[in-house]
Amino acid sequence: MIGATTSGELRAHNRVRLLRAVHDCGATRTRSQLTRDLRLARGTASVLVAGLAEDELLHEEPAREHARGRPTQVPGPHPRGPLALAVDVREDAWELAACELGGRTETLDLRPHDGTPEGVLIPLGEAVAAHRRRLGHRVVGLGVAFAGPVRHGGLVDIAHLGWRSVDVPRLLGPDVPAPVVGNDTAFAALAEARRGRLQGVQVGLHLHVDFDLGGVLVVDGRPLGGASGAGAEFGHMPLTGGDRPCPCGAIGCWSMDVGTNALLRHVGLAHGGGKGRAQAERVLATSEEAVAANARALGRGIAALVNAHDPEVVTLSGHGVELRERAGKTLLAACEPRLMAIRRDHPPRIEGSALGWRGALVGAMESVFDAFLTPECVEMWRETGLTRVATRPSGRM
Amino acid sequence: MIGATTSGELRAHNRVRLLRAVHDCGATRTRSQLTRDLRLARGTASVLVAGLAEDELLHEEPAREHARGRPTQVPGPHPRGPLALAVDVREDAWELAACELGGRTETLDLRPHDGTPEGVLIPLGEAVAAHRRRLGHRVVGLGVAFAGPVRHGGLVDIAHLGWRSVDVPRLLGPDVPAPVVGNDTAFAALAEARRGRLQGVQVGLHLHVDFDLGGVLVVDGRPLGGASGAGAEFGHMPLTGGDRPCPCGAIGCWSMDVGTNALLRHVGLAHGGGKGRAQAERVLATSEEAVAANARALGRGIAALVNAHDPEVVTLSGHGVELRERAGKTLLAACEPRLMAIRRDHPPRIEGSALGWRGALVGAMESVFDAFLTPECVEMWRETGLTRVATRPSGRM
DNA sequence: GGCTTTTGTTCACGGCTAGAGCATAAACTG
DNA sequence: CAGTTTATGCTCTAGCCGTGAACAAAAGCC
Repeated sequence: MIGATTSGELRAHNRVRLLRAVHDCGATRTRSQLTRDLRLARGTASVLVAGLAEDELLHEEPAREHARGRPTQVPGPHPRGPLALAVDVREDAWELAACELGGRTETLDLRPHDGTPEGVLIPLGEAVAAHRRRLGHRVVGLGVAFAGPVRHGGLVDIAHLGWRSVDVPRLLGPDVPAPVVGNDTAFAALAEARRGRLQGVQVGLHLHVDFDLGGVLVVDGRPLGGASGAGAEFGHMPLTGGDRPCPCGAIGCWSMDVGTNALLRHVGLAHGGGKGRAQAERVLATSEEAVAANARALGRGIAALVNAHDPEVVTLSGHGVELRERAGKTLLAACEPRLMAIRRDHPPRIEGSALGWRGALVGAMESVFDAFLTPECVEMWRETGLTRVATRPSGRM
Repeated sequence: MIGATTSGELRAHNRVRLLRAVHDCGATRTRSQLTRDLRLARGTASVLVAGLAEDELLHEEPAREHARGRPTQVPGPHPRGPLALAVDVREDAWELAACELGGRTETLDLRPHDGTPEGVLIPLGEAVAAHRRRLGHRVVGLGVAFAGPVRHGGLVDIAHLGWRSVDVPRLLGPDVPAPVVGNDTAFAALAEARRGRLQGVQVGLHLHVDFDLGGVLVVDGRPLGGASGAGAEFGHMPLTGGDRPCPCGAIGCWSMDVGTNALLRHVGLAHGGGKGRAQAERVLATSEEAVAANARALGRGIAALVNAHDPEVVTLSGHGVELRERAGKTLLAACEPRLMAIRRDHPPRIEGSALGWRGALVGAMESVFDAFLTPECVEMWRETGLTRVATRPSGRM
């Protein structure tokens, strides 16, 4: 990832490696385990941990369980350490959470909304700004997930809500940290890669089923973003042979045939506009036939993507979990005949997400920490920390 | 890419960085330029270059052109330095080449073949073994490109030649270095990323048109390989709405409608089996209508992939170059209406390859150097070099 | 021919990690 | 309960690395 060239960068690099390790394991590994896993000398680990504790990045607590020797410590988030703010904006409501290093999250706010850009983003911006004022320098970033493609770091389109190039950072207002805006599917995939069923998987495919279908490839733990940031749109490939025009502007999109919009259409109910979640759940629970149609379309598309990308695992989140449970056989029956012969021998596992509906939020949090856990940002935290301590009335030494 | 943790690894890391820089620029940059580009102190560069020259990895020659000050040197491949062997196996012939650090290649052998696994691989293995004996320790690897999917590092399927899980390393025989076996499209994409039109491109899409169609995504300079190594198969997604069974075992593959097989079928001629290259070229030159059908299918598929992956550039190699030149408008006309509205504003450039038909060979070479230019392998070369020098009768010093 | 400019070389210096030796704090043993 | 065992944390030295400054070298420029 990094080209450490000087010994100073080496130190910064090892500091980040240690923080990453603590974060990725959810602050569960002991210091001695970390020392071994990162192949550090005990002395080096000592210096590193002491430095990170000094900088209010880590805080050690005694380990709960002991083996024989001297008890070891467990490095975890510092009580004044960095926080990520994360938001999941769904079609009908949003949730704001704060997350510590290690991934512990606490919901700060949860509100329904009217679906208009202003109705969503202005109250959200105010809520974020208020929490940021309260939490001060600890907030190292903001991640926001949306159910639509995101271009150039902040322009969001949600076709069926009528959002066209909505400038999210601008509408959130100036009192908000520069946000990492992302697609919910891509964030869910990131979460799955870090804390779910795609951990340690080289090539995985993640599909998120809600009102419509999003999908993205996860390579080496990272969802593929696309040039302008708007990758993660497998839903807009014509994989099921349909020719219906899609609200996205293309023709015959896979997304037209999978998701609650498709469910509602199948039983002849009104759909679109981010409405009808409750109704759709009723259909999902009762209409065998509508569920089967959804599962068939899902299976056909998965076959195409498996042919092209050869993933090791396919994970489903959102309603995908239920589709798999309710109509797994139908799904596989639609998938298998459309696989290349060479894929049929070892088809990928198709699994439900480990994170359920929380993936997008967790992924938004992860992406904030991904941005923060770099030598540059961590050094910057260190430097601003020094000035804080120097100017703090009752500063430590 | 790597986590250097000790100062020793730091040195190894910088040695590799320098070698990579020399290789990637084709041994054209001067030492002073490299020093600046890699942000090294002049003293460090001095030590590094001296070490690499000592190890017979680099060899400095005076720069041709001088500005004012003291003349600088140009580090290039050492006359006894590492060599990559690369092979491009087409449906009707193969070519074997040797490549120096920096990318200069020399064709060693070029032979037609009968298309059977044994008829291809046994003579090829003998040729490789002979050259390897001649070149000795300098050969650091072998890369072999095939026109079909490659699984688990060496099992090759070429449906229309009747190859099923052909074990390439075994058939090449034991006197051959462990080969990097890969798909021709993936290798062509790698070449394009390193020395062609995908240089510096974050997300690119490369499509290779020959008898059929291969395609792969290039992310951060690396073609995506898939879990078992058999990614790069965009040709086997049902993107054109057809329902013809494909020799690969799936249904309605895009690849059925693009390439010389499709051309021949369109004019009612026999096709398949890797035969008919000359005939196809005649059709390509004369039948406006067949070319247009190919271009339309190509355009439809490109639209789907652009929707899903949001690439910055789409590059075409093989016959793709001609399709674009002969029927570019038809291609775009089929592509555009199938793009998502948000993609239509800034659609990716569609360009011909900079490497023409040599991409697969160049990519095979690059992948050998990718494997070699790591701290581990370079240190190993150094160590074996020390023993070579120590035991060499007329060794230096 | 002397001056300027750029590059290569050498070396003292500070920073980093490894590893050894010692201190520490628990669990185990009888 | 006291000594032993075991694993960990801390401290210090040695060795390696890159930096940067001073110096040497080799050209072009006036």
